[in-house]
Amino acid sequence: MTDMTIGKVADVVGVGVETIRFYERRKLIEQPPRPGEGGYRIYSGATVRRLHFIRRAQELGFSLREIAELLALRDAGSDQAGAGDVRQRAMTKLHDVDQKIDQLRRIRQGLAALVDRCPGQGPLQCCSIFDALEQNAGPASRPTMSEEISMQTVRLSIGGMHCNGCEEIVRHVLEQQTGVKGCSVSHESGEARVAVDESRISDEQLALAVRGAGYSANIVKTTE
Amino acid sequence: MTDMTIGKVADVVGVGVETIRFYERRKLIEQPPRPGEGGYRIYSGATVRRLHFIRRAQELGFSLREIAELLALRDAGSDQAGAGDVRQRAMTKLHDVDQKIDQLRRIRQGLAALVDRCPGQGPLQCCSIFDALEQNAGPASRPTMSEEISMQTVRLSIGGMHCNGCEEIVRHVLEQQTGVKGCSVSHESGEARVAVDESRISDEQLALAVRGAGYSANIVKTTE
DNA sequence: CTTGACCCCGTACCACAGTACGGGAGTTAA
DNA sequence: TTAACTCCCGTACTGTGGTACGGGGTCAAG
Repeated sequence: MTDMTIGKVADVVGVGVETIRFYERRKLIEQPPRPGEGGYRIYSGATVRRLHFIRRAQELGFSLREIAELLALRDAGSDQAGAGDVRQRAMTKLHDVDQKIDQLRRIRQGLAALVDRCPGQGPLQCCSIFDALEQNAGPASRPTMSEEISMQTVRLSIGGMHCNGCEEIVRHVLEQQTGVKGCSVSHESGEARVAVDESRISDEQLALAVRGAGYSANIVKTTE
Repeated sequence: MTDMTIGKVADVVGVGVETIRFYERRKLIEQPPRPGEGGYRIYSGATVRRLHFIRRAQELGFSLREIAELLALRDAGSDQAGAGDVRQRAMTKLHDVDQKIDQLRRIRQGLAALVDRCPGQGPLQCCSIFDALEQNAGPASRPTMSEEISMQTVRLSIGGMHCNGCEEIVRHVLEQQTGVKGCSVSHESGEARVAVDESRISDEQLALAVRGAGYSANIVKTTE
């Protein structure tokens, strides 16, 4: 049995000592046994695992409140609550994350449009950003107006992707391109689907961008 | 039309009355002229535009602090600061947003993997989500009474991990080593924390094991 | 000139996830 | 035994963007 004091536990789990005591106050973990009266907390492996659980769940975007619920579920035993409940929570969270991503993408578009229009030099009067921000209907409030006009989906066959990290890199590169509204990349199928305004960038330019990141890329097909 | 009290301005801009007074406290806007002593605030069109500016910039992800800087830039006149400065800020923000999106995507991947593996029914014991969340604790932190006398935490800085798969590989390699009780590996931080009995294996041997798997590894620090 | 809507101000409070501080007590290696 | 280290506890504070409250003052219509 691992008999650790709070400092060692903090070290192993990768959090601060105060943080562990904070979790105790928040009832995420129990106060561990202490010898006599006023001795140091002695932590068991179970508590260390519990703390790992908390960290992992946090990394997945669960709040401490939600984590407390998950832990309570587990503590209660599995008589009523089953795997389905937990799965449901994970899916709800997945949906939340999707929404956040969408919103950030909209923000990204607005910012990109602003940067696009700004001359990048000269006096402030020439900076279109201020004008844009003062208008009642800024770029962020109508993100789809211009995009809806000419949207196409481009399929790229991409070679050299071996893991999710590669996937991310390719997606990132594609989304940086002018006119790209979104894309999905899979290293399993070796394919990327790009939603793009073809009046602003050509398919070949997309492929070039991907090749610039060190992968092979070929245009598969264009859908209206 | 330009002579509005705070309530009307709030209405037009789409914020609360308290919010406007809050912006005043934060020096984002000046207190508008008030007739006599203790009369109502009378807002001009300029202030209304300024408030619009604040809202738009907020929608683009600028914090109030950053907005204050942008406004100060504008107020100062354009003698020194030009469009380039503003553009630079927008681009920095764009980069921030990109990073946030990337991180959320990583979270999304983790969640999706969890949901994928969960049966979605049956008792909690069958739910792989809990296991997955605890997995960093490793096999050795199970309450095995037998071993455990001298425990240390070794930090390794690891290069070359790009995805969760890499993480798994490194974790696996480390956990195979003699004397390793548990470890947590993160490809994000490029770091591994290993709980290890140093009387049974040296830090350098751990690093060697990781290197044998095709990653770079350096000892960061040894605790106790 | 009263009534009711609106506005004034200061202060306190919300969520979120911790971090900091200070004085004292427990623990351990030399 | 003594110094050095770690941990104890309660309280207060961080930053972010506001909301809420309460006891008053102002303003325009009837």
